[in-house]
Order: sequence, then C-alpha cells, then structure tokens
Amino acid sequence: MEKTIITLEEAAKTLKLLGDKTRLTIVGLLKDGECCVCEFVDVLEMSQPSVSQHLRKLRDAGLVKEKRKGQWVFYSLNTSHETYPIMEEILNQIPDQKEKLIALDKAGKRIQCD
Amino acid sequence: MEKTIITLEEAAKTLKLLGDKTRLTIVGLLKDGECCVCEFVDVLEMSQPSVSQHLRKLRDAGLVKEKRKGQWVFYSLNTSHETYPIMEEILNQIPDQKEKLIALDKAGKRIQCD
DNA sequence: TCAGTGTATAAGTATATGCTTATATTTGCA
DNA sequence: TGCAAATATAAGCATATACTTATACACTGA
Repeated sequence: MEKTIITLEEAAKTLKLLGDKTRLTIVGLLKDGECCVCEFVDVLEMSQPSVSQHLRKLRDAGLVKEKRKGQWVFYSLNTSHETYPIMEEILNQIPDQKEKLIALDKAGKRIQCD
Repeated sequence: MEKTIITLEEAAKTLKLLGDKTRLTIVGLLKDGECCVCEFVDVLEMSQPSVSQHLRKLRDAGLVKEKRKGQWVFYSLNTSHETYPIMEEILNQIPDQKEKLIALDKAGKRIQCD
C-alpha cells in the first residue's frame, strides 16, 4: 500500500506500455522470476523480433532490467522503478501466468543456467 | 485490497485507455465526483470534440457512466465495473486533480444544477 | 417555433504502433 | 577460426490513434 505519488505523465506512460496484451503477459511472467527471451518466444508464440521489440520498450522505460548469461539474455522486473508499485498492484489483479512457465518446464524448454 | 481477478485481456484494455494523459486526467477529475463535458474542456484546455471522443472511449469501455441533466451531460466513474479496483489503485498513486476543479470553481465556471 | 448553448458524430489527416522479413551482433564450442 | 544458437536492430507496411474542422443533435427559453 505504498503512497509513492508519481507524476500523471509517468503513470500514463507506464499504463500505456502495460496496456498491451503481450507486454502485460511478459511482466506477468516476470512476477515469478526472471525469464530469457527464448522462453517468452515459446510462451507467447510470437516471433523472436517481435518479442525483442516489446522487451526493448519495457527496458527503455525502465520497467524491466536485462542481464546477459552466456548466450542468453534474462529479463526481470525493475522493482526500484518509480512506477513499480502501480505495476505490482496491477499484477495482483490479473491471472497468474505461472502455469505457462510450468508447462514450458514440463516440455523441457525452461532455461536454467546457474 | 480487492482480489477481483479479471482476465488479462480486460486489464490490458483498461490500462490502454488509462495510458493516455488526457483520459487519465479525466478519471482523476472524476475521483472527486461527477463533471460535465464543458468542465473537462475548460480544465484540459482541449477542443470540445476531442474531449467528447475521449469520454466516448471511456464510456464504451464501461469505465465511466453518463447522465444527462438538462442541456448538460455529466460523467462519473463506474464503480461497479470489473476493472474499477485497478483504476482505483492507479488513482491512489497519481497526484490529486482536485485543485484544477477548485480553480475552475473560483473562476465561476463550475456547473452545479441540483 | 426559433435562436442559442451544450454535446455528439463524421470525415480527413498526421503520427504512432505492432507486426513482418532480412540482417547484424554476440557468445559458445568444435 | 568458423559455424551455430540466441538476441538485437533495421526497414517496410497495415492498422490504430488522436487530433482537426464541419456539421448534426438535444435541450432551454423567449
């Protein structure tokens, strides 16, 4: 229940980014931890360039962070972003995307490199 | 702290509508009660058709309700809409728009017809 | 019934958006 | 060193969006 008052412009910018089914699903998936690009491609059933472009928008806005691990690039939520509290509230009110990752795991397609 | 789980599609649709500075300001103004179209035109400093078109989008999505009072049409938040809890959380995290209505009142432009 | 005020709609236009295909870049490994 | 895999970027294109101006509609009051 944070009361981090941000500007209306910042809020609108974040909401616009999250007001897209693909990107909202992406942040929904990241709620449970980091994911790499190829996992998004599998789950979203979209082309790799399209996924990459959505991730870039989220990253440019600072909503997600990226981290390279070998040949993979992992994305995660940027919990220190000004609008993260809003995003968190939104994620609490939409269906959990966890099952999609579980299905991916069962198909042996989950990337783990620790 | 409702836990009204809505579909991801519905959430995305609402967020897309609120992801616009004009429309976010409109719902921000409605947080404190109903407003008529000409008040939005004054506060937002936009053309009447433009305001009308934004209101129509919000109304078509069910986020706001309209009520005619004589020659004026008043809009208010639709608190029974499925995505209202999300909207409420968002409104709690952006600056209050009340001052703009107070300024309008001081300029003698606030419409009251009860 | 007619003029004035408030609001909605229609049509046109410039820009934004989200995809596609093609190609570049980075890294791992034989 | 060279090829394959993972990711990013570029360019092109169709559709969506948000404004504009012009006009239609609804209600009020003389």
